[in-house]
Amino acid sequence: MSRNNAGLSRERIVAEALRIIDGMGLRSLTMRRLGDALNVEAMAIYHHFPLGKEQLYSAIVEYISDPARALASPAAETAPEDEATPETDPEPEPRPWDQRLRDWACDYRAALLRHSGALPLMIHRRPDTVAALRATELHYAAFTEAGLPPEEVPGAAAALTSYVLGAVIHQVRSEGLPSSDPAVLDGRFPTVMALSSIDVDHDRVFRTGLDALLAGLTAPRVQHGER
Amino acid sequence: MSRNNAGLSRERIVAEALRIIDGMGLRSLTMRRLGDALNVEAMAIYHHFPLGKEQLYSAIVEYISDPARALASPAAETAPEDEATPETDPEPEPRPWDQRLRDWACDYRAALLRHSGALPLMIHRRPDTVAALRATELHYAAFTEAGLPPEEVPGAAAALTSYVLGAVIHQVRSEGLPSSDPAVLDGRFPTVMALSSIDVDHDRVFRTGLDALLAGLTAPRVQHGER
DNA sequence: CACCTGACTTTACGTAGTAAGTCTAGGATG
DNA sequence: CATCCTAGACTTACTACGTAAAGTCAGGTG
Repeated sequence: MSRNNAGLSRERIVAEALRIIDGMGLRSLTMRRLGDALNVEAMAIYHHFPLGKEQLYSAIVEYISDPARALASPAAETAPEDEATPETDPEPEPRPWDQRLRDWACDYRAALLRHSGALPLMIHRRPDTVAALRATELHYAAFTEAGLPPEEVPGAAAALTSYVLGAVIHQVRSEGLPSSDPAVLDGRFPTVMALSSIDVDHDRVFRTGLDALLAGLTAPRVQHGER
Repeated sequence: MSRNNAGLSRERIVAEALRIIDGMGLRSLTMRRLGDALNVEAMAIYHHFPLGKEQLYSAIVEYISDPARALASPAAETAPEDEATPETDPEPEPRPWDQRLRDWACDYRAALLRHSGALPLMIHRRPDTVAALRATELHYAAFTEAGLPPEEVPGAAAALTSYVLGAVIHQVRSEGLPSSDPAVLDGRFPTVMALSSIDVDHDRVFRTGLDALLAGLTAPRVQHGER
């Protein structure tokens, strides 16, 4: 490897950055550490992301927002098992609209959970990537197929996306470290105490809520007051 | 105000920190700037938050997670109008369970939207504050009153919280600055193009999705496949 | 009056992002 | 072959950040 070709690329940089984030947390992702991981000086990264760290952040968000990529490569948790499906499934037979939405939701959730350390980066970035548009297209087509009137489709898609992202964050929050002095569960919260023994299976809860939301979104509407 | 009593307090520090976050963004909240805003040296803050900035962050999250506080003080957007309700409403007549949930959701959403710059701080902090427990108590009681079997109550509450937080983030994301090179809306996304003229009223969309979710959560359940 | 304590300040250090400059290899040009 | 150019990688240097440690100082207490 000659001096000035370390084989850097955006893809490789983002993958390495995500490995650092997943392993040590977002705060630990520094240009110097990233450079070290890539066997390169920190400033070399600026050649591929001339706008600096913010641009790198955006690339990371774009990466994890695309389940196809985020679920494929960067987690070598288990040894690469030989897949039952040999390669690209030749003819993905058309699934019903609700199954397509459920599948998307599960994939997106898995991608976000896998890289939950990068979640704070998503909040203030507009989802105007190709992956985001692909997801919206899937949502709109499915809800249209479900029989929603056009003017209700974008709202339904927004609700679905909101729920999935919110569920991921809810899970991540609940699994976070306890704060320095957590509030005590005492008599002020009788119902919580009564139900505190029920343990949560995040996967199950997610799917139940998802079913409820989809059912509510595609059922005949009831008007409610303005509050 | 003598030299060594600038009248600092956790409350005042957090309020000022939130003003900085709301006005200039989370990245701009530095100890020095916060000290300046409080007419104090940066290190003075460490007297009230000895564990440093992380502890300050936690206090900020606790603050905005309590709609009663977050919606009250720190936004002097409009001049303080004389309220129609004179003081603490003397006897808050009991509202039906669904109205209580809807009211909570709207208040929580408003609090988060008002301080959306602080949202990234929430993601990895466990919601174990008094305000969070109060909210959970409200949820559990309401869903129990709605007739949900006890084992489904925590899941329903989680779904509701997920939706509200997700909806706020969805809105904030959609209002963020466009990325450096946004994806083009071309023929690959026909349904999106067809519906792109529909403009979104975030408040309305939020309430519609909320109604759908509540309806789905409290309606008789239908089992779906494992995906 | 001496002393203490709590509230803020001063000084200083290590690390962060990154602007600006330097260096090297390899191709283009004469 | 000698020279120059350029893109990419590396170095230096600057500013700003979080915060440890020590200092300062008013007001209360004995």
